[in-house]
Amino acid sequence: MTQDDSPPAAAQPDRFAHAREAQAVALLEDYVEMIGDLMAELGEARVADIALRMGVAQPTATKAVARLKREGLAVSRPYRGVFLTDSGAELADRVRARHRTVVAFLVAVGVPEEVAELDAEGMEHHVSATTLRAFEAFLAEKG
Amino acid sequence: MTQDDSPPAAAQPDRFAHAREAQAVALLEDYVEMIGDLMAELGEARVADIALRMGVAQPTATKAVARLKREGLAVSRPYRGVFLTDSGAELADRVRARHRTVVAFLVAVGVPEEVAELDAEGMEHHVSATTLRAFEAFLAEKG
DNA sequence: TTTTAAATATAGCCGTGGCTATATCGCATG
DNA sequence: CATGCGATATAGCCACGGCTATATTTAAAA
Ligand SMILES: [Mn+2]
Ligand SMILES: [Mn+2]
Ligand SMILES: [Mn+2]
Ligand SMILES: [Mn+2]
Repeated sequence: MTQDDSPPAAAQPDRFAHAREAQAVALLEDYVEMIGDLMAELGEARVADIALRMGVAQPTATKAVARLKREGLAVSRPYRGVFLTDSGAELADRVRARHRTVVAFLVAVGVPEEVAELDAEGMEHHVSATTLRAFEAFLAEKG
Repeated sequence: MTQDDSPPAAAQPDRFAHAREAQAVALLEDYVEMIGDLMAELGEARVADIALRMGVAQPTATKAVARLKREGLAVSRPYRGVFLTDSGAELADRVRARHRTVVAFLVAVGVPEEVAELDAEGMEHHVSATTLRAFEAFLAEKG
């Protein structure tokens, strides 16, 4: 080998910034997806149900909903259910589809279902559009 | 279909708790791996170099090092370089190996190198031992 | 219609992980 | 050996995402 095969140090900060960026929206994505699920199942998403499914205390869910509202992803009136805005619903659909693809892909390469589900919940937020397409292509040609 | 094919709501909190758990150690893993790199390259890891490569301000790196010390992963004396403890070095090696496997796996399934490097930096922290073994098996039988 | 229980909001705490500004220290240079 | 500069530490700010305890509101029951 005539050249160093490790990434140049100068490129590293971008990698970490990229990961930090993805992480910053991860929680929003999970909340939005789950609120979409609850709306589909029950017609509305109550804070108590959100907290229960996320495995957090109720004030934690209330605070997260406040952030979703600030970001224009959800709407709600005091003491009532939470609803997604158009852009929130659109995000929820994208996130849900990505989640399913990541799980299916992991299973396809030999990861047990339960483990795939656990790992995908964190991994999914770092899967770029390009990588997602690679996963889809793999699934397509594997059948 | 006679049954619901989506995961039961009762299982969801564990998924999210699992992802939160992985995320809580993600930064420690990246710092430890990078300090190991710097020690190998330069003999010691200076806070300035750590900050530069992580793409953060110097006090941010200093604070992270303080946490590493509290967790028993690193040692340092004021105004001197940072060094890994045995358990820190051991963690660094594991994390580095996992990082390489994840990148190689992504490339093997068709993700461009640069994208694989970016996505892996975040994904790696959510790849369990079981999933990692599946990735290794895939790489082995693909050659 | 009153009372009570459940749901939600609010207050206030903590640790993490960013930042800027500034104080302090160590070392090379003059 | 003094001094100045670069590296490190410290102080203090912020947002996020957890938590418990408590106030408030809604809605059901009496
Ligand atoms: Mn998730
Ligand atoms: Mn998900
Ligand atoms: Mn990483
Ligand atoms: Mn890494």
